[in-house]
Amino acid sequence: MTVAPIAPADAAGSRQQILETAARLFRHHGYAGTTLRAIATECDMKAGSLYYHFASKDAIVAEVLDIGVQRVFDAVKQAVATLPPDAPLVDTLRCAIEAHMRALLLSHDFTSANIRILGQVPEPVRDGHKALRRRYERYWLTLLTGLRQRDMVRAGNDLSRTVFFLFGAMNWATEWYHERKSALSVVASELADLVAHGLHTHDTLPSARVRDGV
Amino acid sequence: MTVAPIAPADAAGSRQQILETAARLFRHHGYAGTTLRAIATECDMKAGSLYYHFASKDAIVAEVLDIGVQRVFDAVKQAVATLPPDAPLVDTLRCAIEAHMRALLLSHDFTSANIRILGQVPEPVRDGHKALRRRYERYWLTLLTGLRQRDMVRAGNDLSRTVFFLFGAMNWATEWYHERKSALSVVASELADLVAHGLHTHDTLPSARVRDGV
DNA sequence: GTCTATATGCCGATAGAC
DNA sequence: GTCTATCGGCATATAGAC
Repeated sequence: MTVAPIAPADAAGSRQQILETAARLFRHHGYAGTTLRAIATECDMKAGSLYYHFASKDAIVAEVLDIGVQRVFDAVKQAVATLPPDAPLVDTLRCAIEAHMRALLLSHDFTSANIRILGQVPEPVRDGHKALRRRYERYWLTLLTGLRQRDMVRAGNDLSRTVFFLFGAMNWATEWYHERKSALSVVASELADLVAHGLHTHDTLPSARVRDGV
Repeated sequence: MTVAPIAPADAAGSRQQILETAARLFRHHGYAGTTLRAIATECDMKAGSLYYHFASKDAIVAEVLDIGVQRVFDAVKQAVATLPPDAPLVDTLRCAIEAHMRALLLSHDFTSANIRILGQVPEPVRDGHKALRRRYERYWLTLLTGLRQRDMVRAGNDLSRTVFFLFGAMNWATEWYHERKSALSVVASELADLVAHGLHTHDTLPSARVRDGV
């Protein structure tokens, strides 16, 4: 006789709910300020039950941190893959920036928790997470380096620093962006434009920046 | 007879030491993860003694938050005041950005603690701090608006968003800048240049900046 | 899978000696 | 100005019933 498949019960569902709740609480109350009791309560469970799904508080926070980077990383890779190989600088930037920011703000609790608490988490947890973060940073550096090799980016500046500036500008949006006020695509376009062309009134004219100083 | 002036004991000294220690611990362990016992121990005191200088943990964190913004604000105002009234865009940016970043990284524990824990602090504390933060944001907005009025900034983008982008790019430095690797003035110049002119190889054409790099 | 019950320990804050 | 002693409360984690 066939054995009826064992119901997965709701193991996967509970696990996911715990992670989402934990991310939201970590974001608002920090690592130490988020208690297993609070996570459990918001999942309609008791604190002890969490240990069926996770070995410890640190196992939960480690997974929350990884999700916060991985979702953004995946979204950007996928978006950039759709670009033609010779896409202009500003289009490439707009595409990557919008993908980053859309994933960032879509998984707000995970990404914001990541940014806020990474520096406050026990060292072993942070160390375990750093490799993923560094891979994502190197991905962007490779992207910009490729643009420079195709003469789309001027020389003279350190692109690893540019990546840091860009990450700061994008990630800070977790602290100020509210959907109601402006469309994400507009925000992303504006940042792409700023990074590509700067604030300066356009160099348009023949004489260019001559009158800058005068 | 003259009464000998009562020694200030070391009230002011202890107070300052408590604030500096608290800032460092808040930065690394978060709001909830920083205990009064830990602060006191690093000041060679006992936990109860802190209550001679501060009414509560929240009184300490409130002052740490304010210092983190006030020092940067003061430094930028002072630096900008030295500029000639018609200073070009890139010079103004370089001056303000460098002043912001220098103060930011000089008071590292206060500013970094501010950025990291503001979202995790009890609501009354956060609310009490927000006015100062907003004043500083408006100061930068006024700065950029003034530049636009003098036709140094092109139209078409929202300058309040530009301020957010810029704050993100600058403040993120608390997470990656290490003095050993590069001079702060170089970092600030590079960001000013990025914000003023962008990454794009220069609008190439006729004359002007034809080539930065070569 | 989730519960109850509990072990062990640290938390913020206060009172009062010195 | 700093100490000791202590209050009531809540933390993570474990053991074992259901």
